[in-house]
Amino acid sequence: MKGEFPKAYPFREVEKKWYTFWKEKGFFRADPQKVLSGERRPFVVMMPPPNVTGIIHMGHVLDNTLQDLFVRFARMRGYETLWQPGLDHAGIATQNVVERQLAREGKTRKDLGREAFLKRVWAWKEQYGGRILEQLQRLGISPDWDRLVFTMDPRYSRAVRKAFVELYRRGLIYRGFRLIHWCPRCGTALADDEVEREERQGKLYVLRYPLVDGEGEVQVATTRPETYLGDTAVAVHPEDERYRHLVGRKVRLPLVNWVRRTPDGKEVPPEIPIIADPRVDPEFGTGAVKVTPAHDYTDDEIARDHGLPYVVILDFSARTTENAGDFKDLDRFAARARVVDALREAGYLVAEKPHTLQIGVCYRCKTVVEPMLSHQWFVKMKPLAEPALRAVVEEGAIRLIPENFVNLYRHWLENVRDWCISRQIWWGHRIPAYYCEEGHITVSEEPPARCETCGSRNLRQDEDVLDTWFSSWLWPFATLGWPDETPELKAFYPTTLLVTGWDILFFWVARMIMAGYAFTGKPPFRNVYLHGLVRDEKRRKLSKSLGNSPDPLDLFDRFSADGVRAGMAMIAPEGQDVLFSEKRMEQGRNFANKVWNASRLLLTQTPDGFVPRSLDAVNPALEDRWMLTRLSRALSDITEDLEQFDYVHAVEGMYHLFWGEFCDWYLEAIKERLRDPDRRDEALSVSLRILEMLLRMLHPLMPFVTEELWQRLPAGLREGESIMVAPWPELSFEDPEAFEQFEFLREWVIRIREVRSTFRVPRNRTVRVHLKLPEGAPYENLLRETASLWGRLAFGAELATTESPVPGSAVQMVRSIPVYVELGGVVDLDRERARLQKELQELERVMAGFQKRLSSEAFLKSAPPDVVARQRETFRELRARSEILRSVLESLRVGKEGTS
RNA sequence: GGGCGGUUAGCUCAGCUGGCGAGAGCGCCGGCCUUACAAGCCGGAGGUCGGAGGUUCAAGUCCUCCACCGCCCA
Repeated sequence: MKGEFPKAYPFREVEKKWYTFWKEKGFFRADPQKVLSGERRPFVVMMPPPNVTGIIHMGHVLDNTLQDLFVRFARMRGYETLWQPGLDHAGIATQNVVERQLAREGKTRKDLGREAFLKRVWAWKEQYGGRILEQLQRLGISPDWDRLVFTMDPRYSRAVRKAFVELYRRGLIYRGFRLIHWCPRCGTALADDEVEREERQGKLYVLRYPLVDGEGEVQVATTRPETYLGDTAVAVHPEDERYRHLVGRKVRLPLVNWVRRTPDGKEVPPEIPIIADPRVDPEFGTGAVKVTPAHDYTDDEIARDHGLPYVVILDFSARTTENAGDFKDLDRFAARARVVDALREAGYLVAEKPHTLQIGVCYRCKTVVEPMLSHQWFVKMKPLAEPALRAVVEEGAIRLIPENFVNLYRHWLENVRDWCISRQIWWGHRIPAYYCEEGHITVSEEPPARCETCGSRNLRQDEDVLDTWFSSWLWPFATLGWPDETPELKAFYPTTLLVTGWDILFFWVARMIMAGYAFTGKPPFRNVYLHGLVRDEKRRKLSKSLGNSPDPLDLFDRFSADGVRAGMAMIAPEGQDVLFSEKRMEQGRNFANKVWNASRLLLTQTPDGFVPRSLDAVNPALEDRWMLTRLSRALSDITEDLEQFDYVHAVEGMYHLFWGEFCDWYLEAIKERLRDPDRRDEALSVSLRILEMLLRMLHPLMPFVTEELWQRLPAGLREGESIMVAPWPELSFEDPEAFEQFEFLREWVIRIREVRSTFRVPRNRTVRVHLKLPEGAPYENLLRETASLWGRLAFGAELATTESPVPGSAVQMVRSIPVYVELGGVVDLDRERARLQKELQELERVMAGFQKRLSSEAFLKSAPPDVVARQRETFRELRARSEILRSVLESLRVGKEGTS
């Protein structure tokens, strides 16, 4: 054995050493030629590119742990494995960071101008960007770092322009003047799904609109009274009896005595019609609503159907415009207060009461978004959604895991609306559209020399940039070189697996699928694993402001990278949110430590230069055969789980196999042989081989500790330079008889331990165990032959030489076989009798159920034979057991008489 | 209002196409410094599987209704 072997896993030294080693050896690299030549099959995972401004959080830890688990597994199984890393330019977020920096210098981006500002962003990116990548390395992840892609790389940018031009040519991108979501703080348009819903406390105001001709009025309810300045109708439900007679008449907007105009300059009078529309909810407020087409999505729809004019009263800073007349040039919230005051004073405010409303906020900055009419670029989604829908829902070309996300996916795609892709910011891919003085549009990948329509040479590029998602939806193929037919694209596309949180199912996953079919005609990936979000134990989202967001780097320091990985994997239930707790990180650390110490036991016993014998050259003991059978079966289960991306069961299986079986039983069982010079080499040969396979099995979950230990194993056991490129363990070993026998011994031992525990027998005292087996009972020979093994495992028990148990022995049942443990007077006979009596009663209750089933004609007739057979077998055992219990109880009675 | 998902031990969750004497981890209780590990070892106690009906020889598992919780979309 080489080097020191401290009692606790010294992860700090280990982690740095091996990560450097792996990187230097190039183990993370993927070679397309290996795939193209047919030598290896590909396994490809696209890392969701973190934001260039990002710092590591628990979501990344979870996401990358799972990816690395699958990637390392695939690599060990001999796939040419590409894990593609990257960075996202994150338009709004990054621009915000640099703008904040400028603000501290008292400047705005406008002061600098576009070019200087972008220079500044690039400088920021070079200096601080992508720090998250170094942080992620601490986790031990194994992406091909040489292939790192940034979404603003020239090559990637070309792909983005290509995609834009392509869709434009196909008529799937258009420029429109429409109502979109506008974030006044970010100063840009947002896509539908970039708006989050929040519940806020507001007020419901009831306004009075007098009828134009004749007496009377209509009362309308609204949560945004200031927008009445932009009203161009009042709407009621067509079936609403209360208002039917008013439909077609007009009301007059209070106080509005100035001229309001539509965007194209037409005058809109303050006398507005009352219309009937089924979109009005008669239950809401008074049943009559004001219609403000330029500032409300539903009103926009109503306006289109009824041909109503649009009056814009807010500008892009969310301040009131000329159309607001006396109320112009006010912030939207100030305007609300002023309008309410004025209406109240003039007697037009009927009521105001507290009201809870759902409000849309910007997903980046949480500012209340404003519906705004503006010129924007849109992607027609319906034609793109069709193949994406078919691929997942009907054809199964892409598998969503867990599969219940299919419903959500379908629902979204079926109701998808056109995607607004232009953003009024500077950091990002500038829209490749050019305008001449005539207003003709020329769309081109490279700056065109002249206008496509009129030939003008005086062209101006669109000022806006593309939505960041418009670049990231190309991720699976643009990273591989698309639109060029690169070897990478040929070898690694379509990719195998995407692992990400379900919160970006629509933002990203669905759009990648659309893009995949639109641009390559193929699915971008075959499998999508959607994990949950990391929350705290109270199910709250992790956030800096709540202070419930642990720093992963701190966790790595305290619990080791492997510990955090194992901890996260163990608590992440499939598809559900992950409730973070430090306790679980501790559990992960403990597991890594357990692996360390189990190895320590064997390796400190291993002489220098030890050459293990092969399995064929040894005569394996009972416990060896049990463990090998167990290992063989577990490996095939775990392999299957991982193939199905079911890491939950795989990790559970690893934990149980290593700790519950290998450590608790197998290692304990072989200790005696390890101390015996005649049997030590054989025991070591088998146990080290088993350990070696277990380490390989654990490697995808805990790469560092397994590498360190594996490297310490005798050379003859290792294949290759590193465990990470060693083959995934496979074993075909079946010895059902040995397995069954050792399983029986385990139960036997547990029952003796239970007796010892119940009667507080001290550790150093050996108890005597009597065999009094029924005629023809199995296991008698086994129990006699293995007495020293089970005696030791039971912390000191020996087989009694006398035949019949001493009265007053404690009795336990193993299946239908009794264990008599002689305790020499410490047994309280009355208590023991009561306990056995209770057990017998419970047994009889259970037996009654079986009896009923087995005597039912219907059951015997309709149940499958194997089920019937199993029920019979169980019943037989229960009956044998009850008979023995009864006779034991009988003897206890005798015993009592004898002593009294 | 529409849709989706959930409700199994104190907590977090497994339980595939119905056959279970309902499992795991953590927690809890009790006992142990047994030379691999106290980041450990040993033993134990906890559940009318949300409620009510139904289908079936058999229901935690299928169907219907109800209650509560969560999420998404209006």
